[in-house]
Amino acid sequence: MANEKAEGYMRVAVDAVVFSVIHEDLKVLLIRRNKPPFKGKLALPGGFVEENEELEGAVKRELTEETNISRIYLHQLGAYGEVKRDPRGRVLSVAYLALISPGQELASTADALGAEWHSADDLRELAFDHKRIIEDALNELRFEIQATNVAVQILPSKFTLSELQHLYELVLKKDLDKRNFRRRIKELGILKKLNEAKMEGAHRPAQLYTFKDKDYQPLKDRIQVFT
Amino acid sequence: MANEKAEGYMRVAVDAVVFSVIHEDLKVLLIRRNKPPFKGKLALPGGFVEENEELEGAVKRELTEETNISRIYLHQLGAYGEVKRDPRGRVLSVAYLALISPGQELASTADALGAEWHSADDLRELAFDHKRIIEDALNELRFEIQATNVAVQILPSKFTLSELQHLYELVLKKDLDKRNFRRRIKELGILKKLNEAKMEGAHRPAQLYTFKDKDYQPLKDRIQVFT
DNA sequence: CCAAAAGTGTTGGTTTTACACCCATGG
DNA sequence: CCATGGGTGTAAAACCAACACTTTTGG
Repeated sequence: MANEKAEGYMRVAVDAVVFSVIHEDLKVLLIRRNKPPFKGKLALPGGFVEENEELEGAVKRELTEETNISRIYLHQLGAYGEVKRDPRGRVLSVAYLALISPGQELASTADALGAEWHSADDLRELAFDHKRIIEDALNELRFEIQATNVAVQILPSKFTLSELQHLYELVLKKDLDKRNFRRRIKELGILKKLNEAKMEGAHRPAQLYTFKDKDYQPLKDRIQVFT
Repeated sequence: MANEKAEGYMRVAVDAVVFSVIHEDLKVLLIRRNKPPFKGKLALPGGFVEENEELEGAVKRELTEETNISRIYLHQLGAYGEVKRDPRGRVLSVAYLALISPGQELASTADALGAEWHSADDLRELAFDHKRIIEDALNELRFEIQATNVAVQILPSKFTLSELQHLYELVLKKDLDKRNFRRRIKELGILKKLNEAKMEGAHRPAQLYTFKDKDYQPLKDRIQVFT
């Protein structure tokens, strides 16, 4: 703490790992960079934090530029502060896991910005340390989907049990047993059965459910990784 | 990302939540501040990050000023970045959970700096948002002690099963069943029985153990919260 | 011989896994 | 009437929680 007047200044940015389920696949929102460094590479959406702006505010500001948002769930992943992570100079980035409920098409500006959904698995070369950040985000999501009702943040407000199970399978990368899944998810008591069915395709209609409580909450009995 | 040249500058600090078990009690290392802001209040050890210094390097530098260290285990808790958390102006702090194995007395300089061990429970008024940071650190430690072999980082290299159990009880704030604890910890296969006993006091000597692997590792079967 | 902490197994209850068939619909 | 995905229960195995007495030592 030698010289408190001068020390410790550096640039601070935020980055968001936005997950969404599109076409039966878990996707991450990435942006094609159109200037150096890493020109032409894919990167996470993000940017520098403004004066008097909260970190979460900065993430939301950056994301509203790229999506039509109803509501964004944010969970901090941590600070990525390696000295040489940005060739322009020292930049510390605070990364967030972000979830936006679906039916949120990308805003029309998004295309101009080069924003696109990419499969969360096949991540080739990304700019900066963003590959690492996405891996960390995926692990966090895997944890949360078992320990909390974070699925609320991803699914549409009405959904079938098969859709819910599908989400778990995508995130956990594991096939789950239908009967065991249904039993346990019902035991948690967080779902409400609607008086509606989803009729689609040449088969029996599916019962629709919704979450009783749409706020984020930890579950006392976590959902075990089945089968 | 309007003006990349100017935006995003702020001061960045690191803070460490150092836990240790002393006199059968879980303690946190705190420093009495001798200048404003929060003069006279207790605060976490920490300070500003220097140019070209890694975040973990900064934490270690700050801690070596206050303790005689053999080795420090660090785990990042996250970034604390509220605009108004520091009355001097904007300071983002990256907080770390830090563990130092015991027999590490505070260095002689420590006293001059006002460093002291305080019980991790009774935390009165602390400077900044440090109370919150300590709560987060305790939760992280509770998680890790069940999911990893992080106990390595706290115990002396030889220890008895009672000492190990005692550590778990302190961290989890819960009495554990002796027989169940021993069965499960042995099942994990991470301990090695030594050809030594600890003779102390008027009772049967206790078998000494050590960790087979002194590196930090996740456990596949996590230790359940017993009893 | 007393006090103190170390050490050690069994049982009943609960939880978890594995598994296969009928149902409702559209084409 | 066929194909498709929706919906349902049970039995065997694994796991967990609760519990009390004997051992070794020093004083």
